[in-house]
Amino acid sequence: MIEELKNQISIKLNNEIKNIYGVEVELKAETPKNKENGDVAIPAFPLCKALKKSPQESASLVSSILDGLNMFETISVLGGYVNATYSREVLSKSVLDSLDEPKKVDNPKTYAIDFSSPNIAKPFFVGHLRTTVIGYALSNILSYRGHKVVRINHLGDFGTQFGKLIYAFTNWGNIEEVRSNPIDTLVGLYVRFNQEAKNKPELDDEARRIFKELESGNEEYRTLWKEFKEYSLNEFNRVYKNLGVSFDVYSSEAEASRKSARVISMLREKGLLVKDDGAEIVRLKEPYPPAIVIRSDGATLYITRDLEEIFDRYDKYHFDYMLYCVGNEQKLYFTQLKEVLKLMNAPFEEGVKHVNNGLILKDGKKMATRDGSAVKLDDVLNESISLARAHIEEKNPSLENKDELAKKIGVSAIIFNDLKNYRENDYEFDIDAATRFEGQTGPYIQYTDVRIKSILNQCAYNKDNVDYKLFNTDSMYDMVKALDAFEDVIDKCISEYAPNYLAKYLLNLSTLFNSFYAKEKVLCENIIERDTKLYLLSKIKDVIEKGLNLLSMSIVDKM
RNA sequence: GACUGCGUAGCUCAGCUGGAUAGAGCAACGGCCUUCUAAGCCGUGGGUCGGGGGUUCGAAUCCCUUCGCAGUCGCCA
Repeated sequence: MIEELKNQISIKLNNEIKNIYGVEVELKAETPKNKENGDVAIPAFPLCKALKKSPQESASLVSSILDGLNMFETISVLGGYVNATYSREVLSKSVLDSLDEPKKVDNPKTYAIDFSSPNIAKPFFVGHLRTTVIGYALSNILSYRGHKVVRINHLGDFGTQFGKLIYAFTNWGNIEEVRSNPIDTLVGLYVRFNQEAKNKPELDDEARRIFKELESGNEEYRTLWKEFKEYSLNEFNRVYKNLGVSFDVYSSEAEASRKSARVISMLREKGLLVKDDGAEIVRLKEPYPPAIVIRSDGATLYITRDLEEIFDRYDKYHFDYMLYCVGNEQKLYFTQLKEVLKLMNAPFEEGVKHVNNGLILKDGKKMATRDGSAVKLDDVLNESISLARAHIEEKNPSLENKDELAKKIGVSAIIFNDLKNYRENDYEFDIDAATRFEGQTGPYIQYTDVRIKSILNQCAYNKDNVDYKLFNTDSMYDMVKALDAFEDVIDKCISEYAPNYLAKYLLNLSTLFNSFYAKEKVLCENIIERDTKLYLLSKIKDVIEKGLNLLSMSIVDKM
């Protein structure tokens, strides 16, 4: 609401100045850095040059125009700035009333979101955490705003890696071992292949040959592949259940490969494919390297399958936006993909976005175990859960369902620790810092929610008793303004495809409440005051829980 | 080498579409529980915003340059 008012003020102000002085300026109403300076600040400097007046004089002119708008309780000039405040009583009432109205967009769009998309026959690594939680949070946020969302998990179930795996299995593996401990056994085979291939590069050729046969429909290989895929899916679904993440669609590279003749003939018809060194490539404009679409042995590549897949998705969902939540490493790849789509005149090209994310680091390097292999997400989650369990034991040992609680707190802590960081940047992983119950953590927010609920559960309130004059105090008014900012934060998350703004917002709102809580008694003698505070608290609780839900974090009642 | 991104307090990160004294958490230090969950709150100390130049009334923010780190760069995904 305040955000909207600021826009209105800017427009009115600039129009008035144009009418009165005949000059075009772009004054912008801002939120002052220091809240002592009021609710709205307008730097008047742009006027100085246009009117050849001093900053103070310019600010005075602005303040007199502002005065005519009848929107503010106080207006003052400080240096080249005009500061203004609203009536706290009036604003608080309209903010709190408006919280109940759902804010859906008038023209909903369809967003297809490709996220998580792990490679099968491998464990679910921490590296996949970011795409998974960012993609899922974004899908929730978009859907909250009224957009149509298609959550897609595009399984990496094809490619030369399966040639390697099948080679390793047929030469060194046995099916009983795989069946008794699928993922570890398959990973072991894959690792062994890569080790042996270091000295025998001809193994890589062999793997490519096997993949080519698999793609061409070799029955024996296909049976193996199907079984391996089944094991992986079981594993992944367990992880998704723990994270509270779900999808609308599972798509598959293998499926895309099967249908890829279509997109290849589209490329051919448009004359985009060029023979080069035996392969067929699409040349791209400078400075991008060409995209290899067909290997010299005729097999498809990642981009071939992705191209087929995106046309298929467009046919199925008619998306306005196709978001790929994939790491920074593939930045060049996605610009290549978009360039090819441009050359193909794909009608949906503009809506294709690479929602890139950074790495999870340990001591400045990509997170790995001591022997250099990737860390399993399961191990991280389990450690987080046991740390949470230990905290509970220390702080509140008499609680019931401690194990279940520890799971909710531990997993949410890892999710929050990821989402609070800006999407595109790498971040340093520290499990102790993430699971701490103090500071900028998931548990801090959950704890705040629990504290609020423990008050609300003690006493019902009557909304008719609410006295909006009581929102005059700084702490009460600050919370109202924070509540007002929620929908703006959601919009920012959408415009930047970045859920960290919501995560930071929840921290801020929690701190405001905790600060208030330490100073003032809620369940006081005066019923008007008590019910007013309880009403505000119930709104804060609603917003915190709304936020936790959007981020796929758990809500707990006691902790 | 080329392209992209990053470099802000001891540590982890915000701020970057230019605006008032550069913010938060952790760590350090000092306070606050006969009162609604102290897992909290309040306060103190701590910064050449990597270096240099430029644009501007005004630069952490924009431009140039330089150093450091990371990622990527035709038959992997």
